[in-house]
Amino acid sequence: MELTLQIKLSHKLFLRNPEETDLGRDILRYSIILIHKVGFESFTFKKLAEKIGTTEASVYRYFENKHRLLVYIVSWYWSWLEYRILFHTNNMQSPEIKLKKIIHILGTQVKDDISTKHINERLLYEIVMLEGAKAYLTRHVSEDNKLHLFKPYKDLCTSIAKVIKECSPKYNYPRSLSSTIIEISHFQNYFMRNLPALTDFGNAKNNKKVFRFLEDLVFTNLSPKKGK
Amino acid sequence: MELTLQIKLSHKLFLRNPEETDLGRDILRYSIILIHKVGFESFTFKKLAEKIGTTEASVYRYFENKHRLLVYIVSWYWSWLEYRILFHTNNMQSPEIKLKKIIHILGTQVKDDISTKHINERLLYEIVMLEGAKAYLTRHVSEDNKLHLFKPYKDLCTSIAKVIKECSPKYNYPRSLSSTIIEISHFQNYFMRNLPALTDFGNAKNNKKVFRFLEDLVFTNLSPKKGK
DNA sequence: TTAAATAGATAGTAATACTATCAAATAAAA
DNA sequence: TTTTATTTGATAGTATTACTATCTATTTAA
Repeated sequence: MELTLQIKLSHKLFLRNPEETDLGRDILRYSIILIHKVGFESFTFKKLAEKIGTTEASVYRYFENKHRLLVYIVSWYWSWLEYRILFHTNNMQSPEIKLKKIIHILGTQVKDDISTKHINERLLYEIVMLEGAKAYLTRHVSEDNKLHLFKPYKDLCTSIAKVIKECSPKYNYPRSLSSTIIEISHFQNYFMRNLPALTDFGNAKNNKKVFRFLEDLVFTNLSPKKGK
Repeated sequence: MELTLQIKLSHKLFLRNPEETDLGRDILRYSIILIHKVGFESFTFKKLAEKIGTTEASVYRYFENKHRLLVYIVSWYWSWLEYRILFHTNNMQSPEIKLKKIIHILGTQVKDDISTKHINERLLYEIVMLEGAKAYLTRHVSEDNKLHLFKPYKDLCTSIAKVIKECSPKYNYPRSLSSTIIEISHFQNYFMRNLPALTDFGNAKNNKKVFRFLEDLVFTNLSPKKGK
């Protein structure tokens, strides 16, 4: 069986749908490679166009500007993550086991997934760690939000919050806890790699440690009776 | 009694110490006002120079580039926060009460503090919420870290971690929990204001809510016996 | 087979992120 | 007080960025 995964995102994120043409898919593929390589600040449409073998003007036909492109690929990542979570927790009875699985997925470093040809998920994961927050950390969040640019992120947050609520119906902060573990799983991994003094994981690229930390944070919180 | 607070930062953060001259202090004062107004991306040394009534070249004599200036003012904030925490928790016997106070300080929106003439702490707090993470979310974190640019942030993290350890000597993740509550206190406040769907606080600009969430997160975690 | 859509090529512009130089003003040292 | 050093201001210049516009060639769909 050969399945290819296609994630469709709101048309407000782009001018022309990059998933629908060869050039569009190249823009996605190479922007991920290039942003990963040089960082979002140094990334330009000109460099991207050179890498693809097209022109700046052509790239601008797909995305209004590089920030929108960032929001696009980051949103793609959130949608893909939500899909993975759904896939891996499907048919699980216990919400606790579900949530543990979610935390496991969140806390573990991503490897490339062959189910999409033009997206390198490992690179994308690293981009999201470093640049993901920049998608919404702008002076124009509110306008972007009104255009529903952050829907995939919110959807992910909602679906995790739902599981939290199932685990602990009386808990008052399912959404905040959800957005917290999403952010923190990426931040703690980033800190572990780059600013280890901010963590207890040392330089050990052991991604199980972030998972344990999160698990501990969430579960001693949600079910205080169980103790340590 | 009239006291003025002066925070001294590593000389690697600047080319010329901005705290020592009138122009330097003006650069700090107006960069905070301007970054708050237009956002870090749109902020330029040219606009800043115009606002101050000096030239671009003069600003470049104090800071290598705008990123260093951002790191400077954000670091100033972390140092100030550490000082405030120290001041307010001084002589407290119980580490739990201490930690609760720390969370209260972290979770509460900042008002201007008259003890520094040229820094508007309220604006700076809002800058840290929106732009703070950009100080270390770059491709050159490691080099910046080697220059000890993030020392104030790490120091704050360490001093909170110490209190966490006092509360619960067996807890395995004092540093990660410390960096988590620092980040999350800012992120949840930011979400509450700009992306409320990611929180449980609604649009209510009630900053007590973030505090309660954090308190709950930390204390049911650290002392699971106590229950809810 | 004609029309429509897409991509490529080229040009142009205002703004950004600097660097360099020289002169004027001010402060510190002799 | 004079000399000297330091700081600031004024001006100019450069490569790059972040676009917009236009025109032509090519591919695709009706």
